[in-house]
Amino acid sequence: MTTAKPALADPMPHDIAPIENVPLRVQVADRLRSAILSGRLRPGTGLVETALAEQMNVSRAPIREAIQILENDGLVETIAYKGKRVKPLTAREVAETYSLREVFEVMAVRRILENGAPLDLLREHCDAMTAAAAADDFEALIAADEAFHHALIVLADHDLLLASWKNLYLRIHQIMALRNRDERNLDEVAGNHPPIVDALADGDAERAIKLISDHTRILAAFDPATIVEAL
Amino acid sequence: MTTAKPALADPMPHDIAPIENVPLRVQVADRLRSAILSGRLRPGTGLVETALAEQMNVSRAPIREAIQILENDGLVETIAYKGKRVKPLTAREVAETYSLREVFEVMAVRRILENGAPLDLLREHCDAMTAAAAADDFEALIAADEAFHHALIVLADHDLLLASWKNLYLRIHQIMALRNRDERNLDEVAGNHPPIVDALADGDAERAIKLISDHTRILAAFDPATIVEAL
DNA sequence: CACTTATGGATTGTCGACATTACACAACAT
DNA sequence: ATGTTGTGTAATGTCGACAATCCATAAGTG
Repeated sequence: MTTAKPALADPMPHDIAPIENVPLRVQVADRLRSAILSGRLRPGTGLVETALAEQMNVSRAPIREAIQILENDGLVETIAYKGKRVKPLTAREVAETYSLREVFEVMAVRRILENGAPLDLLREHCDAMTAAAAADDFEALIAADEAFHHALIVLADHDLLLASWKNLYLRIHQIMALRNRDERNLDEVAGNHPPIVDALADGDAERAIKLISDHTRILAAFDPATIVEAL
Repeated sequence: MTTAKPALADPMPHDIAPIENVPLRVQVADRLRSAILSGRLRPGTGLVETALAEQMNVSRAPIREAIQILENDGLVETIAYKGKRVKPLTAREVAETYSLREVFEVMAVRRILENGAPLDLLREHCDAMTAAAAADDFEALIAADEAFHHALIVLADHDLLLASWKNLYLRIHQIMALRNRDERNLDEVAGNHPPIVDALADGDAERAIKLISDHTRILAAFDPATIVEAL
């Protein structure tokens, strides 16, 4: 199922990973995206093709295409003949991002209840979150949190929804990176999720939807000053 | 407000329209998009850069960028070193497109009711639809229909939602173009919309949402064989 | 005959150079 | 001084050529 040659089984040492032929544009896009999402490239920062091309030691073509990829991700905006820059984040955009995410996740909850998807994965991610909270590991907590919500969307079994959610979550990454590390109670965050799974297990649509909505809104409201930028 | 030189008023003959500087990539993308959405370029059709470049008498660079734009629109898919083609439409994708549209429009209805947006525009579009139905003008009807739903989203006052909806509606255009011109009752289509406005005017969220949901689902279900393609 | 190994064509990927545009600032005239 | 006109610079926009890759088909080999 995984390989096309089942006859040979797996005698190949997995040392040598399959040679990935990664186009330069993708490498460049990945690097830039990572820099933006981690907050190293702050909103408003100008992206100059020639400069980036020289820094990364490639021609301008891959840089251009990479930037266009990021534009599709909604992380970069272009002004013709003027320049490209990391898209500024307005308070409105942040609010809209979270409100749309809420709608996506509510949709996922509805579909999960209709299709009767298994909830084991969600439970596992909940456990990971409580463990991370107990260990006071912030990074692990938000990783598990994302895994939980990602799993929620995947269980909805809706490719378009998943793609849209992923795209939206990019911006959430960025927002989280730009916020001063919230001093939130880790246990509280972790504790928010199990009730959602319980509601799903009970088939209680209303409760599940309300819990998801509240959860998302709390995150959205928690934004302190919301970074706005000028050129 | 419109011009930067209010002192001169408008003594300028509007013969000379503002010179628009349209990059080639945009012109190419617009043409290709139009061809895809109108069904002239059917799903599965291969897009070869060199051929297009020669046909349109431009270099490959704008063609590449145009195709990438269409890729972001979700109309084209690329297989590295192999080729690019108009994205095939599966039955599942069609269903997902409409179900996501339903969620978007329901969200818009909710927001409109919360914000108390004016409904005049919607009424106007309803009138246009009934007029088109009376004149048995199919083109005008679907144009007014789109205008209605577009206005619905705009009234929700949510830029991200609007952008997402527009992107989604591209595919709906394509789907409609590929369907054998539905011999639907025009009056029925036109008649579906005024009740939605009425429900909004009454502030009846439940009724408005149900009407919108039903309306969208009818359209989705109406798909006959749904075009699937191979390379 | 089965299987591996060249080889060729088609397509995308990358590059460096040149063209076009917009903006800022200086030079000039009124 | 004020407004207009030139000019330069920095950035994107476009181009044509070359490189890398994949796939199919043929050639070779036991």
